[in-house]
Amino acid sequence: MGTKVARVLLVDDQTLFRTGLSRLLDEDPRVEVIGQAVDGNDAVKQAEKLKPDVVLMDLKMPNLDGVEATRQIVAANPAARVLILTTFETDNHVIQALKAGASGYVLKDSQVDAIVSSILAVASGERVMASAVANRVLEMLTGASTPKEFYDGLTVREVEILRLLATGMANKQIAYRLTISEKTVRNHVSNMYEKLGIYDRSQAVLYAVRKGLVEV
Amino acid sequence: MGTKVARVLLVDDQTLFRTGLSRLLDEDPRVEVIGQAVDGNDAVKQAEKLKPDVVLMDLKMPNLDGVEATRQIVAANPAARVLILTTFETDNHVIQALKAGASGYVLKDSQVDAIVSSILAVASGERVMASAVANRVLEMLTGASTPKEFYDGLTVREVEILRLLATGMANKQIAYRLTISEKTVRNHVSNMYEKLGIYDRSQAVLYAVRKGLVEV
DNA sequence: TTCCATCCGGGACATTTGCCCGGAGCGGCG
DNA sequence: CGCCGCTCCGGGCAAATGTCCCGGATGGAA
Repeated sequence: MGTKVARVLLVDDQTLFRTGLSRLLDEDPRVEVIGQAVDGNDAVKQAEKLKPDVVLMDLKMPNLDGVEATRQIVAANPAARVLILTTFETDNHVIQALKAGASGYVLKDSQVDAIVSSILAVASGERVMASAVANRVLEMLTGASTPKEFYDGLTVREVEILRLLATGMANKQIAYRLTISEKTVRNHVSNMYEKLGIYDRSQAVLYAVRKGLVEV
Repeated sequence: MGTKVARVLLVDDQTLFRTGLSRLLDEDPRVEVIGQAVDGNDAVKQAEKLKPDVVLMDLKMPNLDGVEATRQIVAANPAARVLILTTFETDNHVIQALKAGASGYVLKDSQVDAIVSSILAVASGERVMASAVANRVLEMLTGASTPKEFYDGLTVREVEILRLLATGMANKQIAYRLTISEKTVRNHVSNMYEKLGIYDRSQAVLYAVRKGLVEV
């Protein structure tokens, strides 16, 4: 990096936030915003073209969300550094983004100085993250990389079914979609209820919405 | 207002967003940010002290939210102009804020120019709001206080039942709560499905969530 | 007053959902 | 190797849900 500044690609779907942050970052001599993207697809394309030192990325975006965009950017260029911008540090997506290859995360509710130093740290190959998530990541690593406990112990298949259920599909439709028996679907659904401590699909829909499993 | 600039109090709990927007606004000669507040309580206090021309206020904030802050600010000084900053224009809180005395709203996902002109419009006593909410407000006013047509022709009773249904309650529970027969509840539910063009309660839950009938 | 929408319920019925079993195949892991 | 968890499937059953009828009560609008 030397005396050069960190070249940053800024990704956020909110124009106002994006523009404002861009201005703030540009005021710092150590950072240069070389591009902006409005969603995940845009981010992947621009990262390909601009080769930024750091991609500063929001998680919640239309079309392609931050997690998947991170995955694609890192896949295309393993040397790419992605820094997640998030509102809540307890957000589950943060961990998914880190697993997808992000180098760290910063809270939206923080000083510009903190953002800048995080960008510089990430650009130089470090990882940055605050306490709450760091602890969970630590747990996960020590906990033998259990991918579960993300959704209260739900299986991959169960989450998949829950996602369909929560878009308003009937068991029969879900069965058809997954090319399995309706009976199997019902058993899976029953098992999820047990794990989630709920009784019917209305509550399942609410759970899914709250967890951000489905778009509302 | 004349040649003077609009004096703005900026209220948002996210430091980054607030600071960035403040910078952007200050770059426009017609606007001057004279203060910032981090939550509703802070906003009420500062509005009292600074007497801004316009309070630019986020809705979702800790301690005291934007709706209640708006109410208190307007109560303390009926000449105060409050402009709501919101992410989704279908947000139910927007209408509540307007009822609480806000002069309009602008979407966070918009150009700075739009924000500035909205601020100026509000400062000069106008009201600004985008299509979706404006239509609903218009309906409310022209509809001679008809509370219907808000939810695709649902009856008051039907909305009441939908609200309960969408919190995960069974028909029997709803019946008990409203002290009516479960059979009646089922009939009401069937009628709503017909009006909404849906088939089961999962979709009813989603509808309610989307309409902001229930908190998620 | 008549008309109409709304709310309330019942009968009767088909379908869906949810639950509790049992069992099979499979892949990982000690 | 055996054990375990995940996925798959089925039977059988009870309950909930949804639909299509019907009629009565009420209160407001024409």
